[in-house]
Amino acid sequence: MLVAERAGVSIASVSRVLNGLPASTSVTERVQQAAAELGYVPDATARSLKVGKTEQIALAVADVGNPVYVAMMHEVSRVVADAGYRLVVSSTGSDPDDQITLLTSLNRGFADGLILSPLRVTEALIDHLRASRLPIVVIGSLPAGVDLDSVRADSAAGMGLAIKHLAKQGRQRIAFINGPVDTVPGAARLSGYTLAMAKRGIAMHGDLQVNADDFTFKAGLVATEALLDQATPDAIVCANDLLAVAALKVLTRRGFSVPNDVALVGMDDTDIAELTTPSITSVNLGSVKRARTAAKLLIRRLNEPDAPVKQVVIEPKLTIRESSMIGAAATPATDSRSVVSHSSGGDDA
Amino acid sequence: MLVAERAGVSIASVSRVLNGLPASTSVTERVQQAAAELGYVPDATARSLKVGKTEQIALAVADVGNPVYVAMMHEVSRVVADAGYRLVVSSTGSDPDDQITLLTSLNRGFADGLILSPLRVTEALIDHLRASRLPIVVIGSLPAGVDLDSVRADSAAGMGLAIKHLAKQGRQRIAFINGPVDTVPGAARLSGYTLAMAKRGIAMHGDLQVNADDFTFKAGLVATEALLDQATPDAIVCANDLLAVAALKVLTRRGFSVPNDVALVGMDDTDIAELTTPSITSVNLGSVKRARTAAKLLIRRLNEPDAPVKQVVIEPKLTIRESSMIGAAATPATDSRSVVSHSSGGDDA
DNA sequence: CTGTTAGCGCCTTCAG
DNA sequence: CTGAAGGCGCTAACAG
Repeated sequence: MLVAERAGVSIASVSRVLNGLPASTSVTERVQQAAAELGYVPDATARSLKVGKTEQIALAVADVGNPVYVAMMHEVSRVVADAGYRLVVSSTGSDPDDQITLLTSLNRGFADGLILSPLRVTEALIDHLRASRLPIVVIGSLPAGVDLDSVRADSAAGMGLAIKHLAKQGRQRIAFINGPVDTVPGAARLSGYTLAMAKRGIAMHGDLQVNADDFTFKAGLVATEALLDQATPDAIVCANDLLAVAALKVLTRRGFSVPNDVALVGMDDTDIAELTTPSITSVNLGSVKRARTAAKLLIRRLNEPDAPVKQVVIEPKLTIRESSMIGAAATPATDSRSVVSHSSGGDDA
Repeated sequence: MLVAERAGVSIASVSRVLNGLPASTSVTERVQQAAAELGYVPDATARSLKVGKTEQIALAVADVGNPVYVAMMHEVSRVVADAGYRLVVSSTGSDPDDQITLLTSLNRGFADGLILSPLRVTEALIDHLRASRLPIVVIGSLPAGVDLDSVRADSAAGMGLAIKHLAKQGRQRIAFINGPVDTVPGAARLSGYTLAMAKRGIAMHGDLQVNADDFTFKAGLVATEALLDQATPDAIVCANDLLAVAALKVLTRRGFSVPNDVALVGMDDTDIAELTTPSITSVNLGSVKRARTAAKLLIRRLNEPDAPVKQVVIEPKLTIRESSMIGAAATPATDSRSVVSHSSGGDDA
């Protein structure tokens, strides 16, 4: 190797110096100078082959267009970078088969581990997750009995917070705009809604529930139109913030005052919830915290492969904004924002 | 190797079959079966070392929180995936030093090429870009004389479209909310504004110009407050959509009607421009197209390293929405959206 | 403390 | 068409 020659030392010494292993001062100096002069940096690929680590972590999320995934990606990126890893993003669609393809290609060893947030979970996907020889952390709910590291939100509890908040205002016709019910979050949020409404003894009507085709703004517009054509709610809970923004748009267009005529609550508590006028109350499902936790779990497992499996549940909070504050439209405060936590569940009568 | 034994063939034949090179039917069959049974997939790292390609492309953007970069990332991801590459995202800050660090680590060969969209360009950065032995495509303006593949928007022309649109409505006090002027886009948009205003003979006042601390919603709120404290514009152009959304929020809060009292135009034409009420007119700087073009340029160079340097300029368009349509607030149409192209520059008197 | 050596797993000439 | 062998650039043992 050129650097070795130039410094007049062996090739191994170069490796040692560049990896910070003990070496004499003179050798260290000469090697560093030679390396600097030649602009030499050790080859990552060869190193990976030898050491058996790529220093890369893969992240697979379903919908890059959804701000909640962007926030998650951002956080994961930060944490893995701090731990010396690069982030490889694999934008799979919502199709489990895409993720299976990714999993097999993962076994080619281009990354040391994977963080996966699947929208739909099939048997086949679970099988492949189990079969993978690389560490995997799942963001989202897993069927009982699957012992993989995972982090999930308690969206049922989150729906509970939203319904409670609205019920306290005396809202009686609380509608629900969900995404596709055959997705993990869609199913969870539906059951959370049903549960919370029943618990508070609020009547449920089929007319008050619609499902958007997916968790996007566009689908939200269509769903909201459908809802308002068939019912007149005094409150709407949406399965995520994009749907809520869409609902706000349609409500405004139809001349409803938010929150006076209709209160509105979203989910995920992403940035866009505070961009709108009125700003939108949203259930914070701890997306950033989930992302951070998942990344840390994965790094932990990379360091200690035999650590016990950990399944973390993040508690939701409610971030109250103008869209559900009575009278807020009249006198919108500059920084009106208050938080209600779920953990103190005592006042739940 | 296990697969070779199991199939009763040589290790080389396995390689051949798995790479689709000619082999007899029987060998092919046996190898494929053995590989399937063992769940064998060739190791990417070893392959990379041998072949000298990682099949990875790195993307470095300044601000992952900005929807325009998300859109770009999305598009780049799609294009490189189609070409068989993985995407490594390196979220550098706006600091050029971060990017230099990235560039040197790029030379370690963890990726085959880089797409870089720098917010600030220093001499040092340029030097490192030139010195890199790996192909690089820059999204954004480059100083004259730097012959690297690049794709940039014509934001000066874009500002021209915005000003022209507003001037036609008789707006005379057209304010400008910019981001930091020491950034590439900040500088470009400022000169575009100055030029366009001068060209149309519209008076400019220092009071009508403010610079946000960065290109974020939060900074936009502060900047808009400052602007409205010192002036009463009848139109506002913002250097990007996040700033425009912030401006809309403050305008609404202060009781201004948009677009009747104040017309509003953003830049980048990202998704959020149509989420708001009223939706926001925005200069489309072709972010998606820029991203796609950049990715294709990089892939072209990977295939033909000696191809001539290409510097592409994407022409802007104006996407007109409610925030600048007179009377729109009264009767907002469901899908009111029209596009004005820049290319036909004849009616510019 | 330093130099020599043996692979990491794969692809790719080169013979056969 | 197939098998054998070398080496991509690096690191980790082992001598010296």
